[in-house]
Amino acid sequence: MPRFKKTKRDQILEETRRRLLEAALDEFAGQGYAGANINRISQAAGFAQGTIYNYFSSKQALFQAVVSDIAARHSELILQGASSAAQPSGRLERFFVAGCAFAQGAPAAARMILAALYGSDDQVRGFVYQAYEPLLRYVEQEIVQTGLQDRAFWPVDARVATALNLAVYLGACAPTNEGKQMRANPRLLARIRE
Amino acid sequence: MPRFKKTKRDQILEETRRRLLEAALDEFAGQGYAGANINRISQAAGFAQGTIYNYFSSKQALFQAVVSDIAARHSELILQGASSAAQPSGRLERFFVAGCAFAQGAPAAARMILAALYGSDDQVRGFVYQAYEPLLRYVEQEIVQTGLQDRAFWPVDARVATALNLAVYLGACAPTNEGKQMRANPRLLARIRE
Amino acid sequence: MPRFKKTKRDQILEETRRRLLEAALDEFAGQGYAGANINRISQAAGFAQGTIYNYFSSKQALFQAVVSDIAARHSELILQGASSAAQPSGRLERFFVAGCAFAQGAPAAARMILAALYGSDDQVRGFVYQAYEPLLRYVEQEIVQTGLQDRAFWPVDARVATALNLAVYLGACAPTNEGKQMRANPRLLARIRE
Amino acid sequence: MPRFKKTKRDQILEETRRRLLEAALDEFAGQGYAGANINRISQAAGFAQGTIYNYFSSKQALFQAVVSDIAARHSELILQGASSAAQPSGRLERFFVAGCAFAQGAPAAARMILAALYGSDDQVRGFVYQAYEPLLRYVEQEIVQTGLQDRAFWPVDARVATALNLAVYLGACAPTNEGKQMRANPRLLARIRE
DNA sequence: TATGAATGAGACTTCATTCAT
DNA sequence: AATGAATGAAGTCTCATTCAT
Repeated sequence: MPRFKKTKRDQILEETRRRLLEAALDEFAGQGYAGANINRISQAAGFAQGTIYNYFSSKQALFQAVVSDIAARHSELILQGASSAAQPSGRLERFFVAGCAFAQGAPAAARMILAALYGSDDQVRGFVYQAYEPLLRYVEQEIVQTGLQDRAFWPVDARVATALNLAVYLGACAPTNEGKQMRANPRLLARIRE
Repeated sequence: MPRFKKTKRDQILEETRRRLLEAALDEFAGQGYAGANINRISQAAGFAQGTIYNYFSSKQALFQAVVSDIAARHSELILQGASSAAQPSGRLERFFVAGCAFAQGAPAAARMILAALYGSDDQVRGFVYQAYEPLLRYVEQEIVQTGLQDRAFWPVDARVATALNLAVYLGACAPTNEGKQMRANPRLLARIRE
Repeated sequence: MPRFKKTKRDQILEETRRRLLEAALDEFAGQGYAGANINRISQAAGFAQGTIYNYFSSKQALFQAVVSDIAARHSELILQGASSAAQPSGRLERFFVAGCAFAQGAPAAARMILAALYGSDDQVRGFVYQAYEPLLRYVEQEIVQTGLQDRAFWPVDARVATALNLAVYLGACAPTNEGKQMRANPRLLARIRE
Repeated sequence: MPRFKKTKRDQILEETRRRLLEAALDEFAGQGYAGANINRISQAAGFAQGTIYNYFSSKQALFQAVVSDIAARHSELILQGASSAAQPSGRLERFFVAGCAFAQGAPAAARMILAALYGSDDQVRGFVYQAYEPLLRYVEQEIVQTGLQDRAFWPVDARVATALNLAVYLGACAPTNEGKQMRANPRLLARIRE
């Protein structure tokens, strides 16, 4: 019984945490880290101001949690896609397809990550790099390096290749200024996916 | 004599304005628009808090001035480089070379522009688009469109081509997280220029 | 029980709001709108700087709230007094008596309203006119106009009569410069009430 | 020659001072004491920011000078008018007529004095009382007191009579809220003058 | 556990005043 | 005498955070 009760409580806690993270993602994506408002997040999630501090100890910790959450889901999706191909070239292709799928399926998350990566706040950028560390390592080792060994890719510097791939990938998510809402560039995405 | 006097005063004004713009660029590049501190800028330039308001009416106006300043110098450099080639393909090459030269010569400016473009503040992004409008038009019309007409480039959508070019170009300026300072990726730059 | 709890919270809110409004009245009456200091108000009410912004969105909104509050109590008192007489002349007399009673009972309020009316800030004056609109309409229609119809008053222009009445009434509240505190003129009040 | 030169310089000084006082009156009448902007005054007079400090040592001193200037001209006009009648009742009538003439001829001055008198700044009000001291004394002694001795007026308290007179007089200058510009009430003025 | 009133440091901005020219 | 760039104290307002309930 105490076990069961505790499980129920955990469900509530988890549900609350999830709602807070969702609201936080929207806020961070829409206002940036500096412009985000903690109280607004808690209220957008349907709670009072203070509630969020029962789950995250500070604005920074909340941001880290949001980024970790995104990175985990993002990485899982991409790794799942890329790993389903045996060859580096196939992996690269599926890497892009999966990446674009994520960018379309979770545009707010994509925007937030990009803004953090290109933003000026070192700490914020560090959180993203940290959270994406496993994915970056996979791309470099399992796609680029292996592809080079297999002679499927040209022998350019591994980091350069990684960076260029990311550049194109990120370019596909670049915000345009048409319409008020920043959004992924659909024509680019279509071209890449084709 | 009145001419001389006026010139002297104008020199002071111009010099002060220049120092303020420089300090503002450093601050905006380092802290982002929202995180930038007006008082810190004025003091970093060697003046008291209020002085900056004798030159710029608000934080926003200051930011616009900084962006316009950068865009003017950036565009001039690039147009100068690109225009020296007669063919679209040559123009494209020199466009990249000139762009990378700017990114290396003015890393803070490049960081600031990127952060603004990928950031979440619509107004801030709008300022950049506005300031870079002439350059974007040149790239699309004089390089991409002309190249398509000359059959030098493949017949992909003009906007897509523009976007992809920019993506690669911007990718070359992508911040890495090695060292505290965000900076252009030297290996990428070298590869592109080679 | 939820009712009681809600009542308790509301009581706190109401009490805080009341204390803030009182402190604001003192400050506005003593320093004028432009000279009033928001932080001083909040602290005079026993709170920290920011607390007042949990209740009023801006200095202007706070001022409007104070004026509305005064106008409501002022108008109620006067209308109650004036309406108890059937004839215009009786109403006029009681109007003055009630008005003077208010000026004596709430000297700070009277001072604030007068200063706003005679001050140079159009917006500030507009707030007062707006809040006193119902009372002004009552005086013109139920006292002046009716009195003219009944031949109880001379047939002077209705607006002139209203204005003169107000002039005398306001004159009774005119500040003298004896003592540091501006206050209603007791001798005048006595004469009028007699 | 030095005498003449000095006189010429004095003329310039006087002219500059006059222009500054005029601009200051407009500003004080339009914005109130607290809202007035010293730099704006100097520039409205056609000078640079700092010039006004060559003539007036502070904002307060400037205000005092403006009030003294007005009070002198106002008092002279009224005393001239009132003194031309031998009897208290005639003097009272001409006092009102002259006062209204002043209010119409110098509406900005009238507004400024009223706003200062009814405003909340004790110091500001003190300046006005001080400057008008001679006129107030004349009204009380030469009109009210004399009229009482002559049995031309009822034997009410001298101060009360003074205050009431002022009330009616000031009422004639009361700002209405029709139109954006605050201005003397023309119907009232016509009625009084008639 | 959730609440939300309260806090107070810190941001942007204004403007009376100074002083070297 | 006039200038106007520079100053910096002070004001309004925001918001991350706390804590008693």
